[in-house]
Amino acid sequence: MVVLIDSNNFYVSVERAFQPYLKNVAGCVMSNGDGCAIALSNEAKQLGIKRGTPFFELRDMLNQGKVWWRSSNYTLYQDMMRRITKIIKRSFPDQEIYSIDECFCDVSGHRYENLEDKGVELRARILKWVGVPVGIGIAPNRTLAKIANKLSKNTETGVFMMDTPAKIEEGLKATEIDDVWGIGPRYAIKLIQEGVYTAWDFIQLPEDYVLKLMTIQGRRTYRELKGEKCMPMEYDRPDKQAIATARSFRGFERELPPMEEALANYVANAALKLRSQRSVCAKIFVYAHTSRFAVITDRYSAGQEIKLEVATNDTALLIKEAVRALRMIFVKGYRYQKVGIELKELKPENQVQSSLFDRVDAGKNEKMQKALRAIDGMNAVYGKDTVRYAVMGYEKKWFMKQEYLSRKFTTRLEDIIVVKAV
DNA sequence: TCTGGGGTCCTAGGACCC
DNA sequence: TCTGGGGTCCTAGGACCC
Repeated sequence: MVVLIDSNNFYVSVERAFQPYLKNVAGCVMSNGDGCAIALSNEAKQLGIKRGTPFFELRDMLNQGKVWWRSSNYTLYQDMMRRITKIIKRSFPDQEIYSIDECFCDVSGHRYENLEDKGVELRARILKWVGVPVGIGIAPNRTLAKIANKLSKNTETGVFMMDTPAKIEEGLKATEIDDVWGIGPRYAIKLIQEGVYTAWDFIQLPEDYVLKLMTIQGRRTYRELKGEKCMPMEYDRPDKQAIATARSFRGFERELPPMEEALANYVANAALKLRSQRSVCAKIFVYAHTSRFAVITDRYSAGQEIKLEVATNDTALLIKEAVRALRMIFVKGYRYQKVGIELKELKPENQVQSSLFDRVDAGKNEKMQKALRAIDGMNAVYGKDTVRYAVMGYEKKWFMKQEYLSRKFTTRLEDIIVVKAV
């Protein structure tokens, strides 16, 4: 059996854990840049607010005090998840942290007297120790555990176990096709056109038909819904194959220099992630575009890929190439909304192949690696960007809005003291 | 005025090889 | 009339996830 622990409205629940006066009142957490709502409390859902609703459409409700809101605070959410997984591990040691608010546990290697009771106990402990409510789904595989988890939110205990064919059938019949894990909006439309409304309808289709319509990933979902176990646990997260950083500007940018400054910051951010998994990248992709809601004649979108002569994780080299790429695609006259960088073709740094015509001499490269390690070390101690490249700028006028950011209650010393004092 | 960000996997089709 | 066959690698784009 597989156990899935998934937090309810996670970001909202975390904000409430530290600001109890937000409980029982409709509220939401905004996307980066405070652009739209990405997490909603149940009360907010009842008011008809949807995930993705833009901020300006909510303004009236916010002004009337009907709904509270916070900027997203990922540092805080990540740390809270770290605490939750630690607690889970005491109950179910074989865990895979799947996302910022979900954790799969494989319990097939263990014998438990009563798995459902064990789940109820775990749920209570997380609520008591961390203050975040979770739902727990238990089923023979991941896809079914997802369904059980969803159904757990309507039970009194917050735990739902699908361990018999009858319970599975009941669960599948209660699950609309677009709520099935692995079936996104595109396939859902196609399936509904075929008269497939629920997960149960879906598994009545012939397998060949599913394969043709939805490729092998669709077939995997199909087989899992039928009870087969097709997705192995991934206990150790593999290294990333691509690293991307992009943000919308605070307003719009029309000129190249501030866009270069923003891009340099994103590159530095991505390069740091690259080094932290001890990788180098062989290719970069830089893109810039206007708002997709602009009238069509004011819309522009372009990207430029650059293949690097030698794979690297040196921030300075990457910034130089990224800025070069941006200058190739920049066209004056548009109101740019976003610029971004993707680092691609990653490989371990000890497998770098030097170019036959390498212009970077090895000694210099070794020195640069030492310098980068020193910079990363200083920034880890004294704060992000304490030591930085001049092109990254100081004022950051383009930096995204975070008008109502909660404090980093658990990770910043002064905030921890404030909480204790309260 | 204003609409998020960061990933993965799969497939079709083109380029190229012998 | 009819114009080989078998394979690999790469990439763009589409689908999905949170």
